[in-house]
Amino acid sequence: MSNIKSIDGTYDSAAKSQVQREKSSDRRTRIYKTIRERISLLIYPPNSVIGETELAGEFNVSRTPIRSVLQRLHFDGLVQIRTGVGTVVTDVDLKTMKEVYDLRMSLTELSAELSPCEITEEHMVAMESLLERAKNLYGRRDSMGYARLCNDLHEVLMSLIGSKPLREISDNLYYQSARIWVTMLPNLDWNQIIADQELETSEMLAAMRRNDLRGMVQVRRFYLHCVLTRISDYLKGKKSSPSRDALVMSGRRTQSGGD
Amino acid sequence: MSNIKSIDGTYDSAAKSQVQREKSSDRRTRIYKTIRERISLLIYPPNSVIGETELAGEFNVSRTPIRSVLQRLHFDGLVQIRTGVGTVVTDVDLKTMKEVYDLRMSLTELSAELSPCEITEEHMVAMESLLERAKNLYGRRDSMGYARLCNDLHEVLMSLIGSKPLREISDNLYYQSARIWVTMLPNLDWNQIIADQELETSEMLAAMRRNDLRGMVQVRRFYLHCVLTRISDYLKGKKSSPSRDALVMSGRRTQSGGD
DNA sequence: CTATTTTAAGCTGTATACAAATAGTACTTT
DNA sequence: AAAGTACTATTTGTATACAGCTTAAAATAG
Repeated sequence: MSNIKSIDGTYDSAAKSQVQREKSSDRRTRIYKTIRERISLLIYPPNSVIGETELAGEFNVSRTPIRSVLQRLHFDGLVQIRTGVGTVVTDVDLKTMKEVYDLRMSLTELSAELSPCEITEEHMVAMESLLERAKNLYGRRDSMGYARLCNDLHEVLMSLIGSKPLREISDNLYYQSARIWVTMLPNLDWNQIIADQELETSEMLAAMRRNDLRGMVQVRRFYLHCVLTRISDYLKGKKSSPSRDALVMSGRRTQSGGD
Repeated sequence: MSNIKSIDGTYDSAAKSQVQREKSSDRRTRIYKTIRERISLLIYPPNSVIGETELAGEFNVSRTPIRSVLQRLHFDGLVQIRTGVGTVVTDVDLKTMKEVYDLRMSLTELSAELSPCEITEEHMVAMESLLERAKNLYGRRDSMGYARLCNDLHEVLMSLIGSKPLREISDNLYYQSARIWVTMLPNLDWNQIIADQELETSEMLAAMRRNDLRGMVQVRRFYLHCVLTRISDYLKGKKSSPSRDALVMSGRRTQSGGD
């Protein structure tokens, strides 16, 4: 009861008790996630400079907490802070890209082994929603909507990882690589990409209905493999890439889960 | 040539041109590694507060760069920054401990698969040196010397990981868990611990001489397993733990490497 | 006109004063 | 005596002025 602490006799306590005045660390986390999302959605594309003063003005704070957030993004590998120049959104070379994707593929498999989560009805409802959103993207080339869809799918998958360290690492690796994939969407066949996304989501949903977590991560792993292959092929100039036909192959049932 | 830029007519330029005045980012990295090492060596034990002003005085800088370093350590999970209280070195519960060790075991295996490094003569020389240091620790209970030995062994193993993201993740996970193991050394049989360390090092060295990277990481994996088991057993009150006899079992040759 | 040097604008890095928050301590009240 | 309350010392969080660095434009010498 003494938790509220009738401090300070100010009479504007109405608003205060309503919103409880956001804590400092919460505010920094909010700004961090906001900027990270902007980077993933290409609102801040690679090689663009974002500037501490500009952000400070937008969020109505001084440069100090902004710097704290940008340094965290730097540790995450999302920006590079150059003295006298500004904070630049990092671009990723093919070698790093491959290393990140290879690691993500392995960690995806691991997430089904190390302290796995139980698949709940909520997870499946969320996935059904994502499936609908994917279907609605056919024909309308909406890169940002697609990027948002990928982010939200990622969030559902994160919630299925029981091991906290593994979850945090997977989260970081996702944001390190996600925007690069989105960057090259304009050069690819849009409906094919959406079809792959729909297929991946529906296959994962099917695996979830079988309570087959291992099967689910195998679908994800294969999807990551396909994305990496397309990125490599595109950067090498060849436009050919594995797609639907190859993806369908992932329909092999793992028969490992079940109940 | 215009690199030196005959700026400021001060005549103490001799010292300046010698040391080239440490760059800001380098200084912060140095302070970061220094504090991280102190945490790993228990100079700053878990639950101790380290204080920004104190560190600022020691390193002759203001609180600003110190805060930057401490926030990085916070993202690494090594400290907890509490407003109005201070910066507290984190303690780790058994559940987190197990998650970190399970993940490290899996990642250790991965490091032999994803873009593996070539084992060079330098690596083996370094390992021989570590083996000697281990032998010199028999009888003299020197926890800090042992912790230093573990850190240096870790550094050699990191240099054998080709994938940069995997290397950085492994590095972070090591420092998240290492100090906890050292914390409980006083309650364990010293010579037995040193014997295990010597055995682990010599077996890894043997695998390196066979150019058997997979065999080497299997030794490491089993060592991590033993450490985790001892930690669990100790925290549960049972003093029994698997040791030499069990470790020797890891002598099974993997026959996967070879040349 | 070209190449070099100088200069200036703009950005991040640092130091420092002040605000906010916590925890311990002394004091008051029941 | 015990419980609660106000206070104070200490610490982190924020805002801001200034220093250092980078880049590009402008001035200058050839």
